[in-house]
Amino acid sequence: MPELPEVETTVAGLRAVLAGRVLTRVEPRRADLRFPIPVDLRQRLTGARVTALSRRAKYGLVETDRGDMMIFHLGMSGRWRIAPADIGAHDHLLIETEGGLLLSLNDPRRFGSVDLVRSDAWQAYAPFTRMGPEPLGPDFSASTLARALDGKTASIKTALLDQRVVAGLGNIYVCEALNMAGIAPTRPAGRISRARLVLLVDAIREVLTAAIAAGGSTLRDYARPDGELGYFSKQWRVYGREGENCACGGTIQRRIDGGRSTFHCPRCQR
DNA sequence: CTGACGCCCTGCAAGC
DNA sequence: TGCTTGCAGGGCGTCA
Repeated sequence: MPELPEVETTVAGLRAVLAGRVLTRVEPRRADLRFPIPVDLRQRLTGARVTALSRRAKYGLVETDRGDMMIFHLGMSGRWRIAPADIGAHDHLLIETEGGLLLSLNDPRRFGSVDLVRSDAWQAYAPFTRMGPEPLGPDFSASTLARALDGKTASIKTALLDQRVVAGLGNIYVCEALNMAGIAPTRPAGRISRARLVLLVDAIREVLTAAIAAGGSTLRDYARPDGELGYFSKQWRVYGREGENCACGGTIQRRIDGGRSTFHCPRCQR
């Protein structure tokens, strides 16, 4: 499922085909995603030129020369298909560029979303207003993390999934980072030593960077926009590896926290 | 404010 | 073979 590295990879793929191009056709085919695609999306984007693409947390941002910004979220199963061979029931938004290249936002589960804001006010977009720092940015450090976790009694696993603490992590990379840092997922978030937070920040940065370099993970229905699969899933240390050996020699276990699977090694994560 | 939980949706895999 | 069941989980709403 798309977490930060997958969105980063997706945006890079889209940038290659959209940056500087005029959108000649914008066609929502099914508007009822997580929330409705804005009714004026077609009118506002058709004929506009894409000026920049970027990412905030798990959201992709597409700016145009009309001062509009399309903001998309891939939810659980969303992906952009480039030059799809066929259009099916799950292709919810079609975009064609000058030159005739067709793109499709495909999302079987429809947990994703597409929205439109003014570029100069994108930071006021509701999902962004209380969001924590980018984990790969300069505002994420052991100090800022300590402040965000101060007094929290919830587990560190739960806390790291809270986008207000740090933005863009999902279940996979939280499990991976906690294993890399040697921290038990059940440990109360507010009771982690500064030394271990330093390790955790490093682990988060390292796992995200490695995943981006590998082109993101592949889990069932995720694929890069160009159709190539991401290979980071082969590098998972604990995620999806219940019963297998951890690098430390321990046995990886799976538990449920807040209804979500947590993979960890009780031997080296304490 | 916090934490716990349910819900949205569909495809896939396991089990009977 | 064909059915049912459970699972995947991001983000948001509700509730105590």
